[in-house]
Amino acid sequence: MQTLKEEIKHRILSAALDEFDLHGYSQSSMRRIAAEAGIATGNIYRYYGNKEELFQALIRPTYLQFMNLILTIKEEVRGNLFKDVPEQMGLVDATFNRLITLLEESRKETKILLTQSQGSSFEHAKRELTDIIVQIFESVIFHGEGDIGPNEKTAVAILALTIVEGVCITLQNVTEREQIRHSFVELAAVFAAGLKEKAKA
Amino acid sequence: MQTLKEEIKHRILSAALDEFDLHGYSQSSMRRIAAEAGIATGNIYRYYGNKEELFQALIRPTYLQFMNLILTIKEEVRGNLFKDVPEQMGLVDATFNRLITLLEESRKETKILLTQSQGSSFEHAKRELTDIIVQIFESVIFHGEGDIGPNEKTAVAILALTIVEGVCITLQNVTEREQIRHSFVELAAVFAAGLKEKAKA
Amino acid sequence: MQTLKEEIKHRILSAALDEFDLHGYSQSSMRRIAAEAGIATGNIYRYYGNKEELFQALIRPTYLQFMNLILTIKEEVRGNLFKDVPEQMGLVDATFNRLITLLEESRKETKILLTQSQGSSFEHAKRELTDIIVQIFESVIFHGEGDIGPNEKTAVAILALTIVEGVCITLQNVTEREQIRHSFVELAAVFAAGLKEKAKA
Amino acid sequence: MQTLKEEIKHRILSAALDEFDLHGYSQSSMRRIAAEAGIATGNIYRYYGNKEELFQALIRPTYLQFMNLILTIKEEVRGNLFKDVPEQMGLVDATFNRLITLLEESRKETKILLTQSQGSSFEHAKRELTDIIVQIFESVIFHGEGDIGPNEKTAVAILALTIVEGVCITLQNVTEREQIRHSFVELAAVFAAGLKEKAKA
DNA sequence: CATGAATGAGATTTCATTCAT
DNA sequence: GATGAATGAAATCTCATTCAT
Repeated sequence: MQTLKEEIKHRILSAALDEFDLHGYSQSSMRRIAAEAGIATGNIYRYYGNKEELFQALIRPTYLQFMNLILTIKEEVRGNLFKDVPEQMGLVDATFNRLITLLEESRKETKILLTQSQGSSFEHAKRELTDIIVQIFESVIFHGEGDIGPNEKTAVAILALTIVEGVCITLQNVTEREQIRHSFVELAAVFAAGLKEKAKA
Repeated sequence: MQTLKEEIKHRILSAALDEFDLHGYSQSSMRRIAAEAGIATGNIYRYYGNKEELFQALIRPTYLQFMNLILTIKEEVRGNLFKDVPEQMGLVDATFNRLITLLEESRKETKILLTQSQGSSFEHAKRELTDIIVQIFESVIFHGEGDIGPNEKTAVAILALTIVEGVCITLQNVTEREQIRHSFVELAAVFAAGLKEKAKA
Repeated sequence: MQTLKEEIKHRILSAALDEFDLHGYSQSSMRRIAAEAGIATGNIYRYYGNKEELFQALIRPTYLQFMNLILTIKEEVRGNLFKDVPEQMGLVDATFNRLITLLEESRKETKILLTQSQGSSFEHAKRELTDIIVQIFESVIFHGEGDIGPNEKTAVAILALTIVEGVCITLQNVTEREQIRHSFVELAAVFAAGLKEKAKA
Repeated sequence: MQTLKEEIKHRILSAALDEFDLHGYSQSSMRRIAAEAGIATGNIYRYYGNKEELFQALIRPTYLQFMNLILTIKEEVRGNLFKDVPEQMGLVDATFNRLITLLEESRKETKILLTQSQGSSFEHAKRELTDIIVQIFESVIFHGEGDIGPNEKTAVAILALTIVEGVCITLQNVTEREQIRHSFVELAAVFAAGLKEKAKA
C-alpha cells in the first residue's frame, strides 16, 4: 500500500515535471497532469494541496541547492579577493564543478526553475541567482575597487546571465555527465582567456 | 475613415505591446488591451481575428527581420570560410552591429519574442535563432573542417545562447542607444579574445 | 464482535455530534467525523448508509421525543380547557419541567435539531415545533372560544418561538442542570405574569 | 442599455434573495442564482465580483440600518436611566416602532441576515445584535445597579433573543404593516407586565 | 462600425461516496 | 469487516470570443 502511494506520488511528480516543462507554471493544467499520471483529477489533491504546493515539491529542493551553492561561493570569493588571478580562476572553475554536479541530478527541475516559473513563487529565482553572480563577478574582476560604470555593469550582467542560461541550454542539449562537465570547462576557458586579455588593455 | 482605422489599429498594437511585455502572451488579457487602447473589448476583433493574430501582427515583423538577418549572416559566413581569422572576427562584429540596429527599432518586440511568447506560435523562436547561430559559429570556428565532437557542440550552443540571452538582458537593463552598442561591443571583445586564445591552443 | 460494533457506532455518533454541532449539517465533513472517531472514512458507510442517515440516527430520537412531548401536552391542554387559569398555568409550568428534563439528556442534539439542521430532512423541525406550541397557546389563552385574529396569532407565534429559542440560547449559555431549570422558571414567571395581566384587560 | 443593466442587476439580486433565503449563504449556488435570474453563470461576475460581494450587496444595508438603530437606542436608554418605568417602557415601545419601520422595507434581507448568514462575514450579526440588546435591557431593568447573577443574565439573554427571533418569525408570518406593528406592541405589553410583576416580588 | 453585455468552456478545488485490497 | 485511495460531480471563478443593439 505504501508502495502504491509512492508509485502514484512518483507518477504525479513525473507528469507534473513534463507539464511544467512544456507549458510553464501558470499555463499548466492540473487536469492534464492528473490525466498524464493516469489518475482522477481530484486525486492529485490527496497528495499535494494545490498547484503551487505541487510545484514547490518539485522545484524547491533544486532552488535551495542553487541558492546554497551560490551564496557559499560568494563568501569564498569574498575571502580570496586579493589572491592572484589563476587562483581566482580556479575558484571559478570550482563553481562550475559544483554546478555540474548539482545539475546532473536535476536537469529539468533547473530548466523549469529558471525559465518556466512565471506566476509561481519562484518567478524571481533567475534574477536572484543572476544578481548574486553579478556580485561575485564584480568581486573577481574589479577587486572591489574603483567605479563600475553602467557599461561594465551591463557587460557583467550579461556574463552572469550567460552562466545561468548556459546552464539551461546545456541541460537541453547534453545528457552525459562528462559532456556537461567538459562543456562548462570549455566555456570557462573562453571567458577566462577573454577577461585576461581585456584586463591587459 | 481609413486614417481613423489606422489610428485605432495603432492604439491596439501599442496597448498590446505593453500588455504582452508585462504579462506574457498567455497571461495577457484582451479586455485589458482594449481598455488600454480606449476601445470596446469586442472591437479588437474587427481588426485582429483573435489573440494569436494580434500577437502575430505585433511580433511577426521582428521575427522575420531576425530570421532574415541571421540567415543572411549565415550565408555570408559560409561564403567567407577561408578568409583569415581577423576578417571573420570582423564579421562577428558586423553581426552585432546589425543586431543592435535592429534592436534599436524594436526593443520590446524582441523581448516579447524571446521571453514572453510562451503559448503562442512563436514560442520556439528563441531556439530557432539559437540553432542558426550555432551553425554560424560552427562555420566560423571550425572552418567547416574536421569533426565537431559533442563537447564542442555544446560549448558553441552556449556561446550562441549567450548572444541571444545577452540581447534579452541588455534589452531589460539598458535603454540608451549608445549603451546597448557599447555593451555588445564589450561582450564581443571578451568572446573574440577568448576564442582567439583557444584557437592558439 | 457485536460489542465491538456497538463501540464503533458509539464513537461515530459521538464524533458526528461534535461535528454537526460545530459546523452544521451541510458543512460537516464525513472525513472529519471518521478521523475524530478514529476509523477509516469508508467504514462509516458500513454503519450508516450516508450522511443523512447518520444525521437521522443522531437527531431523530430527540426530534421524536420533542414531538411526542409537545403533542402529549397539546392533548392534555385540550382536555383541560375549562379548568381555571391557575391550573392552566400549572400546566404551562409542567411543560417547562418536561422540556428541561428532555434537554438535560440531549442538549447538543436539541441545539443541532433547532439550529444546525439546514440541508437535512429536519430543517423544518423548528417550524413544526413552533407551530404546535402556537396551537397550544391558542388553546390556553383563548379557551378555544371566539375568533383569533391575525394580530393575536402573530403574538402567540412569537411567544411560541420564544420558548423554542429560549431553549436554544439557554443550551448555549448554561451548562448546569439547576441553572437550566432556574432560567426557564424565571422566563415562565415573566410570561405567566404578563399573560395574567393581559387577561385582566 | 443602462436600463437593461439595472434590470439584470435586479434579477440577480432577486434570484439571490430567494436562493440565500432558501439554502443559506454557504449552500447557495451561484449557478442556481444565475439560472434563476435567466443569465449565464459567468455573467453574474460582471455585476458582483464574487459570492460574498453579492451577499454583501444584498444584506449589508440592512445590517448597517440595524446596527445604527440599536446603537442609537442604547445611547438614548443610557441617557434616560433614572426616569420612571412607564417612560422606559415608552422607550421600549419606540424601539419596536423603529424596528417595524425598518422591517417593513427589508423582510427577507433581515431573515437572511439573522438566520441564513452562516459562512459569510455576517455570521455573527445575530449575536452582535443580541449582545447589544442585552446591554440595553440590563440598563433598563437593573438601572445599572447591583449585581447581575448568572441566572438573571440568562433570563435577560433570552429576552433579548426573543426580540431578535420575534423579529424573524414575525417576518415569516405577517405581511401587513399594521399587523407587524400590532404583534410587537402586544408582545411588548406581555413583557412589560411580566417584568413589572416580577419587580414587585 | 462600435459597443460592452453575454456566453460558455475550462481552470482549480472540495467532498460524499465507492471499491479494490 | 476495515481501510483509505480513488472517483467524479459540482462548486466558484476567469476570460477569449460572440452578438444584439
